Amino acid sequence: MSVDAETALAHAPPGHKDELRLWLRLLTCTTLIEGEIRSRLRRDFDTTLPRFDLLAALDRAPEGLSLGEVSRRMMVSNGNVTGLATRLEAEGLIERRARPGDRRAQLLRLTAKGRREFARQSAAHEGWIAELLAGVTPVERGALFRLLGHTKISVRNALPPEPSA
Amino acid sequence: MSVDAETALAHAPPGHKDELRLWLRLLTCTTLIEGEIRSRLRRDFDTTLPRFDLLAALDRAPEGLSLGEVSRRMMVSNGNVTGLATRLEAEGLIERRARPGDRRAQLLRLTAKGRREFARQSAAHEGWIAELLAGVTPVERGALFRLLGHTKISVRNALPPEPSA
DNA sequence: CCTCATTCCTTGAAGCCTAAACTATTCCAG
DNA sequence: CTGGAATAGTTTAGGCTTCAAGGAATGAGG
Repeated sequence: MSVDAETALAHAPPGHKDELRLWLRLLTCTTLIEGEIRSRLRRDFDTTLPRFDLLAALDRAPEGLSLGEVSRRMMVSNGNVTGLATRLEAEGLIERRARPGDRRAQLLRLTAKGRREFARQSAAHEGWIAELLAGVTPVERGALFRLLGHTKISVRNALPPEPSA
Repeated sequence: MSVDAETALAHAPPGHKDELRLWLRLLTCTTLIEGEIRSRLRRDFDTTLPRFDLLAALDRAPEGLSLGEVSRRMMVSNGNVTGLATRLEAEGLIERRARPGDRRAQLLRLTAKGRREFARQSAAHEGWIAELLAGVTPVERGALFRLLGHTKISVRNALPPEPSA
């Protein structure tokens, strides 16, 4: 196809290598932190990140959430939430409750045990994150937070629009 | 100092809320981008991100990589790589080759078909990332890259030391 | 009333992922 | 040489995840 190796190299990437390197670094940071959090959740609480995330979502919504709402907040598929909720219900951490006036929907709520358990996990989790980010100064954290805000907007704008929201 | 709402807010959590918010935003950005990339890889190439990542690792190592090396570079378990390699080998994109002098190890290499296929996917992938990050200015990208470098170091320092490296 | 689109959830198939147990091979110290 | 530690990969059980197909209930028009 191409004339020689140099030509191929020169025109293949129109200069998008910077964005790629940024993305790879972003991914590495997230993967490192996430992996450590998963590992500690397993070690200290014998649980998983998705379970923790689901409990966290319910903890922020004392009135309860439908499976669909949980699915949107966690950014995972609805079928995924079904299985997750089934396991957490079996462990007695959450409960399914029919929503009055709509027999399709159900509300998920933390049980008392679930609230207790999440409080323990949540406190540890917060400490872990602080520990992992301890080497980043408050000023840097502020700058990162702001820049990641821009990044989020950039990505959202490039994404296909959601059905409703 | 004093006993008012401000004080209460200030001491209840030892001040780790900032780190937590930063982490959640970092996670959101990564999840958004990653989800879109997964979706496009499926739509345009009928493949997945782990497959793409494995091909990328092999593309950067023309001499081939052992399963263990791939496992370390992708930061996934070794058992995971076994299955991934099996599927990619079945599709004819990579090949297993015995390593001379060590009957335990094998080298994974891209086949000609694998190289062709990865080149197509890689070009598209690079464009997607550039598209998603188009709303972040070059200056901001530079700052982000640097700050994420600090973050990576901070996390690595807080992590349990690896066996070897 | 119907009917049809929509919403909420579940199921099933397939793939990704980990930890832990296991096999085979290599390396090393005695 | 030989026994045991270390290394390379595989396997297994269980959980996470998606997509696609489908069942049940709701709601809006005719």
